[in-house]
Amino acid sequence: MAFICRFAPSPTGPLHIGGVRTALFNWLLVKKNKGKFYLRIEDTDKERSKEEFKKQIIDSLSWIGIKHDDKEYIQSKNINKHKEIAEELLKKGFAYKCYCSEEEIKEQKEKCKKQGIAFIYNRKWRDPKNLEIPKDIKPVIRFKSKISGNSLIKDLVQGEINIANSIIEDFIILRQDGSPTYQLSAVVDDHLMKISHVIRGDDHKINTFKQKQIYEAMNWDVPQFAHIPLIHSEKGSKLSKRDKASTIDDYIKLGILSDALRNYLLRLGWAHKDKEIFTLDESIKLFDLNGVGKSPSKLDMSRILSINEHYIKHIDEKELFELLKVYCQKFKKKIDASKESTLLKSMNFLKNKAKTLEDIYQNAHYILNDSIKILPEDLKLLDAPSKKILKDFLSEFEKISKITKESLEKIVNGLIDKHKTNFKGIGQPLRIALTGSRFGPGIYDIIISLNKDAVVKRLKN
RNA sequence: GGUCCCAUCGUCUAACGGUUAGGACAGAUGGUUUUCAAUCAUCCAAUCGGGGUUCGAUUCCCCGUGGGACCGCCA
Repeated sequence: MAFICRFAPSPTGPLHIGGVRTALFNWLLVKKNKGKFYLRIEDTDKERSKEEFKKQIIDSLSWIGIKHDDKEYIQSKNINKHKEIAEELLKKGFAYKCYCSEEEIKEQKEKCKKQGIAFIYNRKWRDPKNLEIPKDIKPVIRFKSKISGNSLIKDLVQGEINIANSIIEDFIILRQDGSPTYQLSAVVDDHLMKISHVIRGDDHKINTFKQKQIYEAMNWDVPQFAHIPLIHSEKGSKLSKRDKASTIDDYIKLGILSDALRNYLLRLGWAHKDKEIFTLDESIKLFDLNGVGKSPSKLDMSRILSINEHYIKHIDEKELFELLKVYCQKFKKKIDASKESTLLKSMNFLKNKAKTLEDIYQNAHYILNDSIKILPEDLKLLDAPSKKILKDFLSEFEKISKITKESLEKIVNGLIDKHKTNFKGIGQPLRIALTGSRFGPGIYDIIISLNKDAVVKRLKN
């Protein structure tokens, strides 16, 4: 059986990482089963759908490495087909026109609320025998849901879920203005796209019982369903677009690598034994729905950072450098071409002190900028004895022809003896003079990474 | 409130009837180190409660408690 999945976000806001994870799970399974992965933009809510969000969704997915097959599918382009199916359901007696006014529905809702029960439309027009059709009201079309009995879905993640049919109302499939609603459009499109597995967030679980009835009414094959638990924010509730650090863009800005975020998202709600780090190939090979847990998981920033740190340390330095370049250009300032080679050479020690690209950028400050500013509090540390040390260092430094760790060590050790101090006594003033900060990479790394002239110049100031 | 779902260290999770309940992140302590880190070693830390079933329950069943999702002419 072909394995065909889709990810179907609505372009009504930036895609958050919960959505990205859903897309990832779909995509991984498709890759594993050599199937098809489609992207369907569900834009039938004309009011709220925006072109910019559609673009953002595609960009976010592609950043993390998810590419959809074929061209993205725009749901609104298929509205006529959805309407056709609604008519067909009407003709076959699986749906009916409902002439209730908005006031009537509102009244019913209030009544239900008072009684403390969930609102279910009272099915007034399901049997219109004794009803007079109002002239001034355009009807909506409702699906004739089952009233009695129970329905069961066998969910690939959740297991068997059983509900009484009576709690599923006669939901609207065509609005007053004749446009189809989500319940209808999603089913028609999934059918037309030959979707074999619907893998989506837990919040869609109830919809499944509505949608299944449409499939059955139309005599269509019902796909398999898998509802994956939601991601919760630190507050413990469903992640929303309003939560801070919830969109892919937020993480890119923080300097998170796409592989790291992919790995983090993969492990959120899914596990394979004790394994923590998964290459892309391993994820495809090992991912399965059996390993997906049933309970929601909380977002944990320190863990994201920790995985990111791992990837920063392990990816190819040249590659890391390229990522840094892009990052700086986008969020900081473009790296000066003249600094590139120095920076590239320095990646091997810069990466060891970083959890994010932002961290690397911070530590590379002294490379990226010719003139360095020393904070007043640090300047205070450069007292007269320290300045003398710097002066002595400079004169020794100017004499050496080859700047290596060994040659520098020799100078420093000599100075330690001469000034009766320790390494810190030499290292700290040097670091401040060369980088403008007390914190940063190892002092030898700093000196070796800068060229001789730059060191001399900075020390002279 | 109704319906449904879920429940192992603070967090992510492993253990699909038999383990001293494991790993990772975070935290703590110590070693190393020129700063910040990193690194190494060690430590702290969990089966929500109560009943069953069973020789034996984290695991199966029931009840309670807690958390969540849904309850739109949104998707």
